[in-house]
Amino acid sequence: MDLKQRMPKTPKGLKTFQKLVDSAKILFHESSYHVTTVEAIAARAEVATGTFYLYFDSKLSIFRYLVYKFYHDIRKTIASATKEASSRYEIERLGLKAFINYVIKNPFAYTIIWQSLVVDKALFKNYYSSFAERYRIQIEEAIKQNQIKNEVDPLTIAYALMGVSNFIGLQVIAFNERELSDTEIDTITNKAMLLIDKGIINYK
Amino acid sequence: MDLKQRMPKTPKGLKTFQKLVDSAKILFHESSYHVTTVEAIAARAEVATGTFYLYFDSKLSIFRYLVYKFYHDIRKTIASATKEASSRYEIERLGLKAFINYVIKNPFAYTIIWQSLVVDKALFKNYYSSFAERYRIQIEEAIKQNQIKNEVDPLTIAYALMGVSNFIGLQVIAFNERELSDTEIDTITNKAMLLIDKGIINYK
DNA sequence: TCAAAATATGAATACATATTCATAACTTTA
DNA sequence: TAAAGTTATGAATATGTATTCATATTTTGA
Repeated sequence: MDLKQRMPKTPKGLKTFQKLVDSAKILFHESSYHVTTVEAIAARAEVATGTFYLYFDSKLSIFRYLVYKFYHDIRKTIASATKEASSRYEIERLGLKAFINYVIKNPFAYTIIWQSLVVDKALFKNYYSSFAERYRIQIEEAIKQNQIKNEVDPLTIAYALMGVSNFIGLQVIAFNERELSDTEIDTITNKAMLLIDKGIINYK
Repeated sequence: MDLKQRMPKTPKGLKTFQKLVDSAKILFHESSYHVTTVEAIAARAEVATGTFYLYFDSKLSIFRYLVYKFYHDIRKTIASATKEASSRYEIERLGLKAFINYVIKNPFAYTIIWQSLVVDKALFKNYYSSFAERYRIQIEEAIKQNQIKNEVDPLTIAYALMGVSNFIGLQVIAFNERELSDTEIDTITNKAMLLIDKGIINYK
């Protein structure tokens, strides 16, 4: 991903840059990329319209920057949450929980990432195929270490597990009225883990 | 969902209506809702701009109509594909396969349904929560009949399974260069079914 | 302290678009 | 075949927006 923002060179510039990023995040989430105007992004950041172009080439640039940032933030969050896990089950559980917590704290993430499907298709593809590729490698390793069944097709299961996280996250942020407690998030995580762990079909 | 299109009253009108729907489907998919103009929808359907407003109240109306139609088409497709299944495993397998086939035939579906997240948030929520609710009821029934494990939380697993279908579908349509044969679709379906059937964690 | 660098301004430009409406052309049917 | 119903037209309206640029202010560092 080649980005087209100019990093500020002084603390003052950094503050403005950050205000623009936060403003765009909220506006792209509340309405949409195309409905949000550069004027509105600047106004919410309390700067003049022209100031926007001091830091970003175009409206698309700041959008791409946000997607790029979400990608790295989410990856870092999951990596750090699963660092000390002792089993594959724990890796999946802590990873899922970290993802849910991330999207609760950043409800912007979904609307912005999914918008990339129409704002910039290549960006969308790159986002999910990069995630899937890294997940695939992890799964392959786990198979070698007998922690995941060796019948598993790593790439297919990578997409399937991403689907589980994404739709559980969706349920939590979009379809729940109230804020969830940490205990409730644990409960939902465990309920989803039943599928990943042993499947749902009953053969008894 | 209350729709705001006027159904045509003659075969000629029906043909025009259909041409407008097909045109909008392609254009909303290729670019996006906001970038697509009513003029363009009409032009691609080979009618004058004003003709559009004979059948649809607004640009939003035709968008809502498309989402509504996808919802019913997908439900019908899955229902008919799973009608003769003999076990829960088979219901899930045939349902997943039917979904994959549907999105291969209708690559517009994803871009249009996911766009509703920013074009009309209520529509998006309604779309997925309606799906999840129906799935939940099915899962509850299957638990009563000992076909699905009784530890399963129906709603959470409904979302998780929707996530699996959606992301496997995504992989197939967005991240595959070539057309897949029916055998290949079967293979991918079976690979994903391993997760749903028995989970992926190895305890041997 | 002061020149160079960095940051900030907002009006001007050039361009684009959802919807309406008065009018016309067809189908249908009695 | 005429009147009623239905479908079709496209110019006009009123509105809105990404980006540039000449100019001004603030900050930095030697």
